Amino acid sequence: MRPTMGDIAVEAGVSQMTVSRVIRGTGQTSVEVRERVHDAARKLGYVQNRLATALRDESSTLVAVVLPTLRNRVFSEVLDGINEVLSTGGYRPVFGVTEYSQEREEELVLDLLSWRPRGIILSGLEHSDATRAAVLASGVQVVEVMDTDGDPISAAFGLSQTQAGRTTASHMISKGYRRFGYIGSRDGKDLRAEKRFAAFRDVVRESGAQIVNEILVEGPSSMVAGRRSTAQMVASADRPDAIYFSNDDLAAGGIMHCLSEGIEIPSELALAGFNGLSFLEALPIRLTTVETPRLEMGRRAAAHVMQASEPSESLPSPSVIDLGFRLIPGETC
Amino acid sequence: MRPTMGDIAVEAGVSQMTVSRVIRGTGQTSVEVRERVHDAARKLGYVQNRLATALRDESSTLVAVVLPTLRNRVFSEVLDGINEVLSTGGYRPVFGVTEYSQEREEELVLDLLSWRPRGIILSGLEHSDATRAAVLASGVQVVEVMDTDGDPISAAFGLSQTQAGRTTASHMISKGYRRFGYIGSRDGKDLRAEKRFAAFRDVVRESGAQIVNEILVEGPSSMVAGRRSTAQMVASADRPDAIYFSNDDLAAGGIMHCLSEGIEIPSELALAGFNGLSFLEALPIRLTTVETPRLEMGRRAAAHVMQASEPSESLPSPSVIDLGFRLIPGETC
DNA sequence: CTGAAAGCGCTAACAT
DNA sequence: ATGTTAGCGCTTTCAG
Repeated sequence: MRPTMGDIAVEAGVSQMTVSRVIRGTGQTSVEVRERVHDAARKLGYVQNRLATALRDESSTLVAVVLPTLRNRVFSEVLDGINEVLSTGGYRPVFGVTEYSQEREEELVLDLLSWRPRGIILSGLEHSDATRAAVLASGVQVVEVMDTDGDPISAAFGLSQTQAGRTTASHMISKGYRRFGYIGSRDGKDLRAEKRFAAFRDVVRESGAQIVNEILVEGPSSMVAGRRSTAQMVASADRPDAIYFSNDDLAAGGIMHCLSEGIEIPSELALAGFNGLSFLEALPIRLTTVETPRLEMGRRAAAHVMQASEPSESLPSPSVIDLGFRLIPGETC
Repeated sequence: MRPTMGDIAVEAGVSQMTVSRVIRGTGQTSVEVRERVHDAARKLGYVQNRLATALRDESSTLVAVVLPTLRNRVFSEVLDGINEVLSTGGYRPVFGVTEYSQEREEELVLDLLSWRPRGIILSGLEHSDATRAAVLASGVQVVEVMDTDGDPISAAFGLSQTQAGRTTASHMISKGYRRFGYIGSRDGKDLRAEKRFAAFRDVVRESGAQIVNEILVEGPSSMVAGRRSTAQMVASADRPDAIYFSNDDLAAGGIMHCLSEGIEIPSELALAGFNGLSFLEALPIRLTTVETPRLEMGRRAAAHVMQASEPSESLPSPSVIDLGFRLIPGETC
C-alpha cells in the first residue's frame, strides 16, 4: 500500500540498504545517489515506518507517560514540560490516565510497556508491587515525578510533599492562627495531598493548635468546589480561623466566597493553598501558597529518559532529585 | 532479552502459533492448552510486543493527536475527552503540540504518521497543503476538532466560531453597548479566535457601533494577561464601554481588575468571554460567555476514529458535525 | 484443535 | 560506496 524503502530503491535504481542509509544519513553515500533517493522518496510520498525500525531496534522512541488525571492543570503542565523536552529529540509521549487508581495504573503500565517505549514516566512513588515489578523487568528507563518522600523505583524528580505541608503549617502558626480547617479532595485518593495534610496536621498539633474541621470534596478539585466547601465550613459550628486547602483551585474558590460575602481576609478568615499557579497573580487578593516546579519536573524527567543512551548493565542506583518548593507569602495569611 | 511468544511456546510445550491464539483469544484452543500457556506467560512475565503486531497488521492502535498548545485548559479538556474514549478500546494517544504553527504541524503530522496510527486528530480546519496531502495519502482516519467554518479533510466535530462571534456581538449590542474593545492573544496566530473576532466586528459595524480599541497580548492567554490588558484599555483615551475577550481566562482577568479597582460591572464596563470554563461559576460576578462542547468534541473525534473498522474503499464523504455552542448570559453584560 | 511457513519494513553485520 | 543476508516478534494462510 504505502511506499516502502524497497519501492524507493526501485525508483532510484539502488538497493534498499542504500535507501536506508540515505534516509537516516548514516554511512557513506555519494552525492548523486543521495539526490536520486531523496527525489524518489519525495515523488512517492515516502513516510518512514517506525514500527519496523522499533521492532528491529527492540526499542521505540515513544515514551510512556502515566498521569493521575488531566482535569488538574498541574498535570497538564507536567505533561507540557515532558513534551517540550521529548519533542526536541523526536521522541513522542504516549499516555494514559489512572484516575488515581493503582489498579488502573497497573493495567496501563503493562499496556504502555507493550509499545516498547524508551522510558516510562510515572506520577508519585506509590505503585502496586506488580507495577514496580513490571517496569523493572521491562528494562526501560523509569522516572517518577512529583514526590520525593519515599523509595523511587529508579530515578525521581519531585519535591517533598511532607516538607511543603510542614512549611505551610509553620507559617500559619507563626501568624498566630490556632483553629484550622482543611479542605481537600478526591476522598483521600490523592496520596500526595494526604502527605501534605498529615505533615500539616502534625505541626499544628505539635504547636498546641488544632484542626477543627475537615471537608473532602467529591469529584475533581475546582474553584467551584472550593467556594462551596468554604461557605459550608464558615457557616458551620466549628468555624476555623484559617483554612489549609489541598491546592490553589480550591483556595481560590475560598477567596471568591470571602469576596462575595464580605468576609475580611485574613482577619476573619485566613487561607493557604498549594502549587503557585499563575492565575493567582490576577486575583484581587494574593493567596499565600507554595510554589512547585511543575514544568521543571516534567522537563527533567523527559531529559533523564532521553539521555539514557547506553543501556548500562549496571542500572544507575535509585536516586531522588529534590527540585524544591517555595513558600510565597501573600495577603491571605 | 524480554520473553517472546516463542519462549512461552517452549515453556508450555506448544507451538508459537498456539500461544498467539491463546493470548489473543482467537481460534479454537483446548482448555488444557490455554491454561498451560497462560501459566507460562505469567511465569515468564510476558508482555506482548505490539510493535510486531502493528507491523504485521500494517496499522497500530495508536491515535495521533495534534494540538496547538497544552497551556490552555481548552485543549487539555479536549485531550481528556479523546483519551477517555480511546482508552475504553485499548487505543492510546500519541501526541504533539504545534504552538499554533502550520510548519510545525506539518513536521509533526509526518512524524506521527510514521507510527502508522489508526487515525489522526487535528485541531482546526486550516492546514498547509502538504499536511492535507500527507494525511490523505496515509489513508488513516482523519478528524478535525474545534471548528466547522471551512472544508474538512474528512470529518470534523466542532462549532461555528463565526456564529459564536456573531451571537456574542448581537447580545452585547442588544444590551445597548456601542463602544467596544477587544482583547485577544497569540498575535493572531489563533485562527479560531480570529474568526470569532472578525464575525464580532462585522456585526458591530453592521449595527452602527464601533470597535474603539484592540489589544493583542503576547504569550499565552491567561488571567494575568487579561487583567493587565484590561487595566491598560480602561486607562486609555479610547476607553470602551464593553470588552470582548477572546476567551474566559482573559475575561476573568478583566473581572478581577474591575473588582480590584471598584469599577462597576456592567454599568461602567461590560465584558464577555468565550468557552464557558467551569471556574467561572466560582467568581463573585458571573461572566457572560459562550459555552463550548470541549469534552464532547474530543469524545466524538475519538469515537469516530475507533469505529472506523472497515477500511471502506469509498472514503466517507467529508462531513462536518456541528456540536453547537450556547450563550450563557451572566452579570457582565 | 494445532502447527509450519511466509512476510510485514527495517537495519546491523558482513561482504564486495 | 554500495549490496546481500538474516532476523526483530508477530499473525495470516494453508495444512494437517
